[in-house]
Amino acid sequence: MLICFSLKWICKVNSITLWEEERYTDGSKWRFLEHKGPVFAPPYEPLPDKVRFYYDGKPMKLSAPAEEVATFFAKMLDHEYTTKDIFRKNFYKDWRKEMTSEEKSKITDLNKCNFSDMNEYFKAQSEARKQMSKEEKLKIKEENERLLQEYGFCIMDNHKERIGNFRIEPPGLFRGRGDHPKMGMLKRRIRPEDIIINCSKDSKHPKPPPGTKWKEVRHDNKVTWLASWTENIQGSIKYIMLNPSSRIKGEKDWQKYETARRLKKCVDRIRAQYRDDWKSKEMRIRQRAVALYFIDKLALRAGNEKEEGETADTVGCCSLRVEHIKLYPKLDDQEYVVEFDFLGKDSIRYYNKIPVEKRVFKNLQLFLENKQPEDDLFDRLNTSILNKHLQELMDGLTAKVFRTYNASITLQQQLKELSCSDDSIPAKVLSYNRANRAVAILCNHQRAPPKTFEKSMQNLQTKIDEKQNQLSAARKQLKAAKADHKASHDDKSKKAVEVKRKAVQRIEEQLMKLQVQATDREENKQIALGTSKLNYLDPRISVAWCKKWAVPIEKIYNKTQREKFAWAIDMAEKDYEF
DNA sequence: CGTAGGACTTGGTCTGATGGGA
DNA sequence: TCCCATCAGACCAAGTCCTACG
Repeated sequence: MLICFSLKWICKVNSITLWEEERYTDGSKWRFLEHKGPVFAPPYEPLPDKVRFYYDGKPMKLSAPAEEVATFFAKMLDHEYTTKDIFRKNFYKDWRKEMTSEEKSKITDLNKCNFSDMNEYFKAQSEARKQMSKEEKLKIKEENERLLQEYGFCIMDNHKERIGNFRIEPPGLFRGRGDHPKMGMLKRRIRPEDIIINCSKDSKHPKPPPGTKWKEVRHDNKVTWLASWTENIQGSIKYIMLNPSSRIKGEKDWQKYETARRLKKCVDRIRAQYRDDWKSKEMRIRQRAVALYFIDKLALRAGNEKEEGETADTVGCCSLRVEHIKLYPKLDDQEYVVEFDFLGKDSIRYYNKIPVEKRVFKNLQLFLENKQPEDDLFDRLNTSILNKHLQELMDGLTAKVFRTYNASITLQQQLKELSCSDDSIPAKVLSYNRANRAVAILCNHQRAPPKTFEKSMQNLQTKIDEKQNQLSAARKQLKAAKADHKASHDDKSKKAVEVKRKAVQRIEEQLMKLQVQATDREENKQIALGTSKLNYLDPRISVAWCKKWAVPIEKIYNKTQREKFAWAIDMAEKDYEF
């Protein structure tokens, strides 16, 4: 990227606010980096003898390694996935690797294994944890705090920064999401010998636990991570990195939104270009143009290729297959409708029916010709081709910038449309949430309906019913008061009418509020707002909106979010335009 | 060019803490 | 004061995109 950002960064060091400007132009991320290394998962504690594992109805004492892996399964017994074939198969295979040869020959069928005693034990344990006294709980809290203070921070250049994840992931059974072919496999324990430490040469290097060694200590200031290890399920690398509140993350975030704002300036040109490309003589260009249209209009993800059989079968735009779309020349009263139905990231279903322009429709028909359902829709396109093209259209442009751009611009537009100066603060916050929701829907950010959803909806409905009863009672009283007044025509009865009228009005308002709340909650049933708020919406839009409408920023961002967006809170004035 | 590895962002779910109402 | 719904934060999986290598 050609643009060199120089962000004035506010740092609070010993409660003194410093302004600092330092940017590296050679691609290095820091000069000085010092930390204490990661915190390892606690060692395995064998079960008390009274907690039994049964094989084929008979109690059996397991060796510690086999027992540990068995407890991972036992803890999950209530989960549906322990009943799934693939999960059981993968677990059993990996479990056997931990058994002694004696155990291996004895245990030959997972179906004959009974973990329920172990399961009960863990349930009792977690129950006991809940029942702990205040003092015990406080002690744990203090210990956690101590760990955080010791391992949770590092020094990067001149600042003490919070580390995002300083604890190493404990061993367990890999779950994965959706139909993952590796679900149930054993995620092995990470030892110091697996860890690569990254820090600066002139720093105090972290010490490995007594009697152990790090895999390697390196001093690579072209990267931001403090420690890494290779995970055994996919063979990918995991990292320990800084918290979103850190300078290095904040700056990157800011940069991301600046790129999206540059897209705003040239999006018209790019749109005109891809519309033109729909007519191209070359198939690859038409495919590229239609894919880009989807990415822009529907905020689809790029859709990298994935290794088959290694992960769940999910797709994004470039990896869409014929089976994922249906074309309707006419549907109800709309023309040229495309129906999308596929599993995206995290196996979240994307389902949408949208009318498209005739040219797009005709192109899609062309792309589908002579193909099987499992064939690629865009067989002449992949993310690297697409991104190369985008790079030529604008410096730093990639497919995901469209998601950021469209999310942020939508928020800004919606806020403009929905905000009303006469509204109370709660009403304004509601408008904000609605705007946020519009974005979440665009980005297809879904959640499983909360477990207590039905119940809490019912509670709310009960309240509404009660309010309604109150209202009709109040109306009756008003009517009676009116009749009374008509009969007597005195001052006292006149006042009574007024009182009753006010009461009706107040109850009507309360009812309205409840109904709005119910609508809001219902609309939010399957929508997750957090992801867009955290990753797609330029925080300066929200900060400016708060300033403009005199809404306290705390109503929009909680403490963590305010820390993450400190740069924006400091930067944006009420007239900020994305 | 295609591929693999590496670094970093984005994502949903689960759990324990919290705080408001009975 | 207790209970329960809500929320923040932890957790860790799963994407994107870039670079180096053959």
